[in-house]
Amino acid sequence: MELSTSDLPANFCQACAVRNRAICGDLDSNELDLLNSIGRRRRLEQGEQLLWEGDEAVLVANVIDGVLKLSTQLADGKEQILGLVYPSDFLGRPFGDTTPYGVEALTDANVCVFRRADFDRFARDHPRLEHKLLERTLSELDRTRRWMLLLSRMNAEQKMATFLLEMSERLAPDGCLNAVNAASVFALPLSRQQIGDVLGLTIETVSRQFTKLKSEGLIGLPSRREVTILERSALENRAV
Amino acid sequence: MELSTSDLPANFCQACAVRNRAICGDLDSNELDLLNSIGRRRRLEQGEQLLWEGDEAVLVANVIDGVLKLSTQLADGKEQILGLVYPSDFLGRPFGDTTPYGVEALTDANVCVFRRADFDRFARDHPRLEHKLLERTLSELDRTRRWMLLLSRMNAEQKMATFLLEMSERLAPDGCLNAVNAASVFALPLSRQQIGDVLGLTIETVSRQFTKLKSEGLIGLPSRREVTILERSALENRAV
DNA sequence: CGTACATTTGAAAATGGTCAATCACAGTGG
DNA sequence: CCACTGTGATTGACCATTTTCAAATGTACG
Repeated sequence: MELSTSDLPANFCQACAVRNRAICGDLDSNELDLLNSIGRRRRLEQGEQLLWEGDEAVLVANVIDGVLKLSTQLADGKEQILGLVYPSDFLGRPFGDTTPYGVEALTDANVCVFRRADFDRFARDHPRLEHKLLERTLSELDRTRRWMLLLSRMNAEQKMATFLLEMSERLAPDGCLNAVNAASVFALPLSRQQIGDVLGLTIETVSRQFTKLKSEGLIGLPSRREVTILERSALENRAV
Repeated sequence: MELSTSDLPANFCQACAVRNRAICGDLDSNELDLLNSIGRRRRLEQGEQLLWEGDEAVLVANVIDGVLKLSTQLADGKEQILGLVYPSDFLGRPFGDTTPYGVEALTDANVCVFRRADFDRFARDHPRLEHKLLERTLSELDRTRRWMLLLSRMNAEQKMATFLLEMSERLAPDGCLNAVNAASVFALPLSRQQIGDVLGLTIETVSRQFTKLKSEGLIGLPSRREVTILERSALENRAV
């Protein structure tokens, strides 16, 4: 059965860069064809918004490459970033009415989007996918709870050190999540303001911490949007 | 087929107080009998520990009544409470190796526990249950992300007001989650220290905020472990 | 009735936020 | 090619809030 949409090759999913790490990893090739038929690739420019907070939840997606942010507006107009989404991560709110956060691309990105109704139906019909989604959601919950620690108990220096270390791991070229091959030089996908929004700090505090870590020789800042980790273990000590 | 364990009546699940709200709500009576056969009730005393952080994840459970806390130890010995668990909530980490947090009863509690391996197998065989669990996990993730806002962006007064309002809703007698029938008088299941651990504040700050809200007439404190909400809308304003 | 523990209160110190000024740099147009 | 401009980033001075440290006060329970 040939189910691919007109603008996609039939083996689109098979060739997908995040195939093995994303939630579709456990599907067989029939299921993959079917999933292929309800999804499509979408390219996002840096700064482009994919979902708006409070809107009807119309889309879900897999991230293929790029970094996106999940964020919400506070009463006083400040923004809080609820999380960052990296390649192979799942994004959106299946089985719900509204999107509880806005989604915006921090870098140019490619995502594999599904109309939510299609995705929900597919998931209900394919327990293996739903199981993968459950495992991923459970992991995401664990990760989010750990992030709570950072927000509530760490001081500015600890937050920044933790943030930089996590970035260097998540941005490692092969997506492998460990410190061994973490990037020592990487391009920051966030502005100072956005880093503040992630860490619950003001832009001034973020800037002061950058300056401090740089002057102490733990990091280098070749340019505003580039970071070099010079003393990883010292940085790990700061992250406590 | 009679599958109930020796120490449980056959219709144990059917009579469960949280039957409709918990993840088992969608099961038919055959499935329920089977679930019944792998689970058992367990009564916990206040302060009793059900799971230890970092241990092999051996148990999962549904909360029938009582309040439990999920918490983790920080490097400096402080505790951070990652979340509170109320009746009908699911608890534990299915499909994972280790329990990412400790679980302790804040009040006397009754839970319905399953050996994790049994539960995992049952879930994989019963997509309806797994679907319920997925929906619940997604909701819990949303809730946790909103809590991040509280931790990172609210001041002590806002945190306390938010905390008290949430408590009064979650402790409403019928488990109905809305402000209309929220409890105006309730017993606090947490010490000042534990409240601090939930909100990311010191015990002194918690105490000062209690004193302040009381002296301003928004709440009453008949005893250390009881709270009366006197001016709900004013309290809501403080929560921003 | 006394002891242990939780809570409250007070004063000092530290941390991060706010406000304001300056700096750096990319893009634009003369 | 270079000054100009706008945006984002940095820096400084001051201030508000919360933490820390210390002491006093309750309260429960043997």
